[in-house]
Amino acid sequence: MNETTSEREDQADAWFHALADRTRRDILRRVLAGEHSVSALARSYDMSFAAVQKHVAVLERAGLLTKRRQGREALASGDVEAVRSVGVMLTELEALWRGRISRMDALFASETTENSTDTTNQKD
Amino acid sequence: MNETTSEREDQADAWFHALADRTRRDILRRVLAGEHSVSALARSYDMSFAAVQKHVAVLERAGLLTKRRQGREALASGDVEAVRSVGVMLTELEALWRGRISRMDALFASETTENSTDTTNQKD
DNA sequence: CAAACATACAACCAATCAGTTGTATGTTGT
DNA sequence: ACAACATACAACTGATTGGTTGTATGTTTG
Repeated sequence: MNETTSEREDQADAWFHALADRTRRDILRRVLAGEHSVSALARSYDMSFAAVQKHVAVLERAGLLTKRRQGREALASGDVEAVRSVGVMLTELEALWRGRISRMDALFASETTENSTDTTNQKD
Repeated sequence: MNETTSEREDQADAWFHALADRTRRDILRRVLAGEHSVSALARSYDMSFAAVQKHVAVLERAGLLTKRRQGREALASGDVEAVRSVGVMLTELEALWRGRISRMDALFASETTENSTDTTNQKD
């Protein structure tokens, strides 16, 4: 299980890159709320159909959205599990911070303990 | 009336852009776990000091990290509140999805109770 | 003081990005 | 059949990105 080319980090690159554009975030909101064809999405924005099509492709490559073909339309749907996975990554970052606090607490505890473990035990 | 390019969306642009680079995510992990000088961070990566300095600047502009000056060093520290705010945005996306499910349930209920002719529901 | 260290910032470069237009191909309704 | 619609994709362009080197300035330390 060699993780030299961390699959997880590649995934995160794609996730955050996809989310770093407000048009793509807006598209994601819509397709999470319900299926939309690419042309229906395109009508919502002041840019060409091809531009919107590219945004949808970026979201699809990142796994945040899936497309299914129905007749001449491509219906896009948001993948809430992928969104949750991004959330988990943020939660893991928070955990690192909580670790820092724990270590600060430990340091503070050892400092105060060290001070009181000597011959003289005087309360303040 | 709305020429204000949503402050919130600007913020999200900066957040997700900052997180879309694995070196920056790694830096953020370190500074969330504890304070690090920019040069100490730079020693961890196979790139120039200036490159790491730029990554730190991107994280700082996004509000994910703060710097304080101590002597000749710039000590960087992660801002967990900002990380939480990003998480909140993801949770809001999930809420849209839950809304879709509710609407699907409602549709299913109305279909089973009687024949509905209201099938076209286009929105902006 | 001088040398080593830590930072800041400008200028430059190759690669990627977000948008465009144009063309091709398949699908639907009359 | 055919016109309108929906998608796919290639080629191009200007802006941005992630990296580099070089220079300048302030801070420790020997």
